[in-house]
Amino acid sequence: MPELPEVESLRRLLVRSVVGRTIVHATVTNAALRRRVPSDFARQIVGRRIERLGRRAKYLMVELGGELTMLVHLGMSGSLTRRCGAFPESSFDRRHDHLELKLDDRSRLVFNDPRRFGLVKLVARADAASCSELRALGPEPLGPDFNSAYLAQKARGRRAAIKNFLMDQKVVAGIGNIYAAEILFRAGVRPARRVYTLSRTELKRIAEATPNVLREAIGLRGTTFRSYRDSRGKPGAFSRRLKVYGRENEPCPRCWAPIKNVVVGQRASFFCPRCQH
DNA sequence: CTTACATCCTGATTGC
DNA sequence: TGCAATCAGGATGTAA
Repeated sequence: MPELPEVESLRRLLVRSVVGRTIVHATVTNAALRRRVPSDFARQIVGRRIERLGRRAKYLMVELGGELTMLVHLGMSGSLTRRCGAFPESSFDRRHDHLELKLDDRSRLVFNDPRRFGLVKLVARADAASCSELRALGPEPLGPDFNSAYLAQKARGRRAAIKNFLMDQKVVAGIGNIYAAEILFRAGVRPARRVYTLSRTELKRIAEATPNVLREAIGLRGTTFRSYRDSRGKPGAFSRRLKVYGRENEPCPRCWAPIKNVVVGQRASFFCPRCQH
């Protein structure tokens, strides 16, 4: 489940190998993603140079020549891999390869997504920030606008559980189920706590834990849970650092109490019943 | 405005 | 063992 750290890791890995390359050919083998890939997609991007790779929330922004930006969202199960002669084709599961971009160094960028919750969309660069996917997003959790004062202001009058609140992309952009659980563990706050009941101290701990957890995960190239792989097809290393996510009944790394899993807002929510209040 | 919930999809897991 | 049912989950659209 790619969240901000996984997308940022992907961006950093691809920067070295694809920036400056030109797309010489594009193939759409399955256009039925979250939104249908338009029929002129290939024609729109062929011949353009990849000028810059950016990121907003969980969106990778591939800035192409001619003021065109390709937004890529990996959804639940998507991956973008660079494939070249160095790796045998048999090392990839090609069943769900939907898009393939051939570059001028004979490498290929392939978008693969079994569940097809992902999104690939072209938008004029000047309009990117105001497109329907990006315009309502809250601040970046690693940016200067995200802090406890901001959280407290957004939290006023909201009855939502803190975990749903952190996963609300309009509140803060880029956090999903895994990192919400880890942030709340480190902040010592239960996922089901309603946001308006949180003390200033608790909000402060959450605001501080958020960038700390995300930065640590980026440093380890993200989390692999089930199927996520980075752009070279390698698993991320943060998985082993997960303190609560996916660890139901395992001992809490801090106090040894068994980790619990409760459903909050229709999502599995792991927490330590002794450390989190 | 906020919140709740169904929907999309397929691989993995669980149940019989 | 094998097949069928269930679950997982990000974003979105609709309804309350």
